[in-house]
Amino acid sequence: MSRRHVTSHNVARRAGVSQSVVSRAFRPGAPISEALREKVLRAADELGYTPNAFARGLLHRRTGLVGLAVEDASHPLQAVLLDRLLTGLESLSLAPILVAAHDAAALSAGLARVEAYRPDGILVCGPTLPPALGTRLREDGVPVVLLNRYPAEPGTTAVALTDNRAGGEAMACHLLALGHRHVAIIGGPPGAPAAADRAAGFGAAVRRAGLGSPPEHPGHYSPEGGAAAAAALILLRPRPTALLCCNDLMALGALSALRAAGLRVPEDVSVAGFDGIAAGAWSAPPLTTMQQDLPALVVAALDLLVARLADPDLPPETRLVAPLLRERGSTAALTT
Amino acid sequence: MSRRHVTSHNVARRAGVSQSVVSRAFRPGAPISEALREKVLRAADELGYTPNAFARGLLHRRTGLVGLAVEDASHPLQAVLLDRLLTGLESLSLAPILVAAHDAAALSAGLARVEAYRPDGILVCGPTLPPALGTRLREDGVPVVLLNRYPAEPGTTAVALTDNRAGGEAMACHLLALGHRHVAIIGGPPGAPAAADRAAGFGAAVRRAGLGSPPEHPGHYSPEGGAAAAAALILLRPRPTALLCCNDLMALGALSALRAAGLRVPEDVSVAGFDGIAAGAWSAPPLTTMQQDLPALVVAALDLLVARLADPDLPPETRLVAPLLRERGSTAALTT
DNA sequence: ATGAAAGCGCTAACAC
DNA sequence: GTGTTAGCGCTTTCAT
Repeated sequence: MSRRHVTSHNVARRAGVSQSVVSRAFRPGAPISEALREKVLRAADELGYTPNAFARGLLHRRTGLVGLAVEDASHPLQAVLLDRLLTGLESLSLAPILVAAHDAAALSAGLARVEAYRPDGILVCGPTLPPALGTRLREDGVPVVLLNRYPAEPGTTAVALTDNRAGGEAMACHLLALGHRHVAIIGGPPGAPAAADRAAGFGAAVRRAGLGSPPEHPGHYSPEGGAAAAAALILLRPRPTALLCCNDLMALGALSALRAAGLRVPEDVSVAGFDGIAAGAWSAPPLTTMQQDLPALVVAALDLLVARLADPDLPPETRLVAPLLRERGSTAALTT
Repeated sequence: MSRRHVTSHNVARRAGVSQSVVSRAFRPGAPISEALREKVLRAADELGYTPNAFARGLLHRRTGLVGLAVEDASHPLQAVLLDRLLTGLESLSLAPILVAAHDAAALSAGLARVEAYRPDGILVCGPTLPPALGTRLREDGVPVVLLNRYPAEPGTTAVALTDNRAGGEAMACHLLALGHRHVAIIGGPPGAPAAADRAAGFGAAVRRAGLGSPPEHPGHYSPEGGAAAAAALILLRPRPTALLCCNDLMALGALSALRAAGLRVPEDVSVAGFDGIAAGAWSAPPLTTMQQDLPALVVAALDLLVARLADPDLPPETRLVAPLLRERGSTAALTT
């Protein structure tokens, strides 16, 4: 018999005990003598017995499963997040069922499908949760935690988020400290709240320095978009001496566009990114960036999750995680 | 009552039918009148009923779950593979339980934990399956498919693999056709069979052209390793005019090292990578590479899996997927 | 401390 | 075509 069909009955017979004793042998702290437990565990081991989580899940309200919705596992940031999340969940004895959620419709459909497995909780690193879905999950008492995603309506869901606004401000301070006075922003796609917050923080700090609102050009979060935006922004007069890109991918694109335009980075133009993706370390020059603290983000999200696993009625909470400035070669002091 | 605790009994009562009718309403092709099915589905919808996969899994031998072991979800290639796999599995109505498998021990431990959920099959994009584990899974009748991983013992497990040797040969042909006569290899970590096959294919093609065995230097699959290897190889006399790197990460590192050494790419040295990671398209110059056909790899692996889901006794099979040459700016014809 | 028995939510014979 | 019934493998009272 294949060991996956070994039941507690088989183990019981082999150990010469009743089936309930087998069950108890696997629950720490259950009323059972050490001698019997020893005997049962040995028999179980010999037969290759693994308790069936499906039978167990039918009885308990706990399945040990969490739904993990990801928008795009191939994105460099999400990939790192996912990897960390995996080991974190493992140490919590939670098994993630992955849900591809390229858009809100896929999210809804995917979560509906995992609902059959009665996950103990749901982690979303994907598209914004449609409000109706969020409400339903809340009514059902399923804890939901957003990871680096803005809730549709602030204050309705637990969320761990990079402090994008503070990151934008800190990057502005870095560039201003280097002496830059003409700075411009390459923004994200319209409607992306993270990019908007980054740009807002940046703009606020620049205005505070008495330099007016920095010009902004959308770059759609892609290297191509960043390249196009950079090409457009360097036509401004006076020409910006520093570019804040709302993510690293666009900054990488901007680097190529500037080189193509015959401008040197950082001598002629400083370029700063946001995110801290690995590719930024290998570019020429290496990218100065506001690195998201992914480990801290994962810790915060899992913290939020376990708290709600224990008490589903905990109120929504937002945990902001500060990003870290990584100074590399793409920004330098203004020389004139 | 939270909709996750709605049972088929509740639906039955509301629809005024027996519980088995509810069960039938959810199985297509079951003996039930259209009228009743309508009524049941409406009642189910009103109550927010989702059949409990745990109860279902207890009866059937099918759980709809597959174990998906990944070595490093943050690696650019694995991340893309994972993303494609997700949508592929979704269309097969299979839900992946992810297992972090940074090494063989983690793989064993992780798979042992998912065994409780009785996955229908297991996909491994992780470390080489320890032979003992492989044997056990085979005895248990659990289909295992390796995705871009070499089996510990060839011919024991179903596997979908990039044709690394053919890729190495094809890249050699590309460089030879450009007129290069002094080529060198930046190899992977010792013991990595994929890198060995790439280097072997490359070397074979070079020898066939009557140029002797190309010199090789290990680069450990990292940008830093690639940089160090490139720095060492350009000291050779005659200096190599082309470098084949056994992966793109090392090629990216080589690019920086060559630039640092005052050599131009591709004018002085051509550099070729292997893998086709996204970052290769943004580098300066963009990287010529042997791109793994990830979509085809995923299709092959899922094909292998579904066949074994239907018949677990299918013999092991190896599906080689040819990589594709992506000519970009880092390789050029030799000019003397 | 141990065993017997009920039942979690569902499917699949089996009667009607 | 529909309802009834017997479990799937486990946990958990409840007796003993």
